[in-house]
Amino acid sequence: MRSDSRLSRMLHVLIHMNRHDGPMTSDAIAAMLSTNPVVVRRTMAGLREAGHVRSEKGHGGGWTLARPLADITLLDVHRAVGDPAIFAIGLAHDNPDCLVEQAVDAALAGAFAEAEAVLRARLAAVTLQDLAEDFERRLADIGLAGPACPVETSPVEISPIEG
Amino acid sequence: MRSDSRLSRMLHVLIHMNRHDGPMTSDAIAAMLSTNPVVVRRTMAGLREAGHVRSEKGHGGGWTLARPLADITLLDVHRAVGDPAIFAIGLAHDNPDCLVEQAVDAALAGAFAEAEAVLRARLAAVTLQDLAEDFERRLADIGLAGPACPVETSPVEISPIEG
DNA sequence: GATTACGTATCGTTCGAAGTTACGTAACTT
DNA sequence: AAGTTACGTAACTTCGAACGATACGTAATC
Repeated sequence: MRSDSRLSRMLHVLIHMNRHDGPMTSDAIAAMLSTNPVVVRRTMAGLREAGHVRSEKGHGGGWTLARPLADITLLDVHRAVGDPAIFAIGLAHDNPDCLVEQAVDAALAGAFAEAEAVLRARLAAVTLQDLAEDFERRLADIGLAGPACPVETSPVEISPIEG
Repeated sequence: MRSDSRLSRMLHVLIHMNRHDGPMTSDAIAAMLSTNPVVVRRTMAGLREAGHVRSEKGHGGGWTLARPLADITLLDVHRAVGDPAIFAIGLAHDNPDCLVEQAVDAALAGAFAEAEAVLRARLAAVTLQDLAEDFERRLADIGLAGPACPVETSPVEISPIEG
């Protein structure tokens, strides 16, 4: 299976939105993610329903943060994108009446549940503000050499012909 | 993607093999898993390469355990089936030079690594013998009412016509 | 009214596990 | 030696979910 990158992508986007003045269009976000604006809208619809972002139509429209980064945990974002299954590995149900299968699946289910609890706890313990601060440290470490994101400023570069 | 059930299936099979006298054919195993003998051979090839089972061709051939269940952990089986990816969720690499993406992916990678370590530790702490004992408890709990596995005895039932 | 930008239905693409068919080989039976 | 059994494996199809892409509709602004 191709792995689900919605969580990673949305975290990326939300931090950029925080650094951005005014709404960001789906097209601009799509450029940052090397994808299609439809994918952006589809994925961010969940964030809007969860109240993390707002969207506005028409001129000057686009996506804006609806609350501070400090109020959004990584787990919040995971849930907002649909709370997708975490594991690529699952239980077999080939023979539900088989006590061997039941014993196996019980053991595996326990192991998966424990790992999932650890992951969720960790995602819940980190806010987007924490990630933004880590980003600022990384930016400081490389000096002022480059832009925050290579694509962040590109929409300006392809502005209408001047003069 | 359809979730990977190879680990669960192979654990199921190995415990049945332990209760079985003599080799088990791929066809018999396939019946237990409600699948195809080719899928069985394909998946069990890894177990053979890892030295957990042996296979024999020809009359009276089939699959046999190569070591006691107490010497095989759940993690051993996971590795034997190819050490497949555990998570359905992954990191985005849409913009590798972007420091925001780097900060996001570093945080997620850490969380995933921690959860994976927990899962692997737990899989390594349980042997197939432990599961077999859990199965025996389940069997005792329901009394002697039924067979260990509905399919376990079926090959006998379709034996050649007697007399 | 034209343009901008989101909303969404619909269809195609991708990727890996699983399912299936077909054929080859080794080992045992008669 | 021939036939049967059972594994080994290549090649193809199916399945499922994320992702990608096109098309069209609607709301808001210019």
